[in-house]
Amino acid sequence: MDDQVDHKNTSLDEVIFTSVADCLQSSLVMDYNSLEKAFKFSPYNYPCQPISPSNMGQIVNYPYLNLTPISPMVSSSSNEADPKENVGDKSGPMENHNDGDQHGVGETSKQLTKQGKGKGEKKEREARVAFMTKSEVDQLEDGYRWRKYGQKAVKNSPYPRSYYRCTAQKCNVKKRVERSFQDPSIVITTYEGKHYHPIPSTFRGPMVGEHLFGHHGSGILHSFKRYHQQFLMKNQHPVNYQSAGTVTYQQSHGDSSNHQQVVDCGLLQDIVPSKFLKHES
DNA sequence: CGGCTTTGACCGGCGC
DNA sequence: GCGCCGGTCAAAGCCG
Repeated sequence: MDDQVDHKNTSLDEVIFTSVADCLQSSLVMDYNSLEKAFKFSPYNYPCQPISPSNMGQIVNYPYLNLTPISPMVSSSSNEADPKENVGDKSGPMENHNDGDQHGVGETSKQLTKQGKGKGEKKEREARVAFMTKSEVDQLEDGYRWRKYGQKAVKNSPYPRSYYRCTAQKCNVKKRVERSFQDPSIVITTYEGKHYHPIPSTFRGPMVGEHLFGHHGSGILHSFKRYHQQFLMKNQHPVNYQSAGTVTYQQSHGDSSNHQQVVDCGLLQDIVPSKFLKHES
């Protein structure tokens, strides 16, 4: 576990890109070079369809997560795969940001969806980032507060998938949590969207970092939080969400046995190319 | 009482 | 058109 954070060292400039967590903090649109530099891998090396620089898209910021990448994945979501779909006619990438929680006052998502659909628009989907985490608990603490709004049974899996939304006002970030049926010790968390607000001040442990990285926890996490909040102050500008991809990371904490072993037919099925999954069976 | 979870219903997308 | 499936809603219930 400790080795994970070892990339974060050296200069301040590098802090931004010395770990996945740092990258996640960044609201910059990542490109291949950044990612490769940050994660010390080339997306092209993976036996799956690489994410293009244009669809790498926006990554959410989770300063408490400390992760190593498995592979960047292209989401199978149709609308995010087609940049044309996202351009234009809606109020733009910051629509959610401006609208309040997720919709304007007096409008339900259903209503909005219907409006959009009436004009042949597709609902935009935000950038997604999936994490695989070895944990006994489903709800990993990432510094934000989440409200559960749904749960669905996952096909071919005894474990349900839970849907959470960030409880902060004007925050449209969602996450899905499910457990891998092949390895129940693995929790797969998929984040969608980006927080435009500070981490809740009421935040309290145990945090995912502490849970997973033991003694490494507090100091790093504290600095993460500080950095994160400073970052947020500086980055209130609109961010382009168009053509987002999904990136998958795995939390690693000294247990290399589960490295790249986790395959899930629920959530991951949605984002992991079948070719990539096959070599496991 | 407010915030949260649970859970069945509903909706839209998609494949056939 | 139909059925399946993923995602979301919202009422009811729970809990501190």
